[in-house]
Amino acid sequence: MSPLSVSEAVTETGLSAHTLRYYEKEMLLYEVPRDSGGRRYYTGELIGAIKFISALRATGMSIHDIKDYISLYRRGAGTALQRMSLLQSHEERVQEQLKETRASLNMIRRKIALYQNQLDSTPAVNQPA
Amino acid sequence: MSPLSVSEAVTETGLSAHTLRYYEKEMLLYEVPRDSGGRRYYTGELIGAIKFISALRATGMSIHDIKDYISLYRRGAGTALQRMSLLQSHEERVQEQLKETRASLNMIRRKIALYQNQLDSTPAVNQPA
DNA sequence: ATGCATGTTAGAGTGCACTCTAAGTCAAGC
DNA sequence: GCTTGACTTAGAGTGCACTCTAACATGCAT
Repeated sequence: MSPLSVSEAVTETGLSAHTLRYYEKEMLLYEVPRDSGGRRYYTGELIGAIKFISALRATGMSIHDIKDYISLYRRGAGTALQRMSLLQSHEERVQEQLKETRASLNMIRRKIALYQNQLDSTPAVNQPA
Repeated sequence: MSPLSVSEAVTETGLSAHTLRYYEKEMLLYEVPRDSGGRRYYTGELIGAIKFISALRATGMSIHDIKDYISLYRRGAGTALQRMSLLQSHEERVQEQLKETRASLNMIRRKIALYQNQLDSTPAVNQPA
């Protein structure tokens, strides 16, 4: 994959240019290269990192915690075990969160079912006899 | 269930007293009764409403949208169909969101698996020969 | 009767994750 | 050569959902 311009990266990742710059400023992305005009471009590696960061965000990891994970990365291969265990803890939290969401969803579905019963037994006003 | 004091309602619902007051101010709860000293108490019906509201919040519905749903409630039985369809739209959004979360979780799991392979093939430093 | 936990109020403050603004630069197309 | 549109910067602003503050009141245990 050839490097992507900002607008291509926006399309590819689903994030806004604003958000990409914000992530860079917050040290989630580093060494984003620039062209001769000083404009950013995103290598395949960076795009992969952005997508992974998006997955962490989509599962509720805070920017702060992602920053911690990324700075372990920067400190080199010796931190692999720590990074893995960060991800494992996060994975457990996400599973827990999925469980809660499913329970709440069931409650909502029960409510919908109540409405359906109620509407079945209450014919519409002005229904022809 | 006899009516609950604020602190009992806190225990029962998992929300803070602050949040209960905030919900009341925002019209998510209405006609919360008071004792002779002017203190709130929560009937079984109210507790049920709070738990349902928590389920909506836990699945990402905004306070604003919950407010809309509740005000339909206040307008009486004629709004049942509208309330049901609000819940149905929300249910679809939650399902979509669950799908995305699961996809992100898979990405994270693949990353964890990469770490596991890497650590298997890279013996610890200073391991006895 | 005193101390303290728990309650009350209106309104200000917090933290998060963006999101936008203003003022400017630059390369490509007409 | 001039317009257009995408880009740049630092920093301010936004929206959400709480969360806390300050100042005060009340009821129960010692």
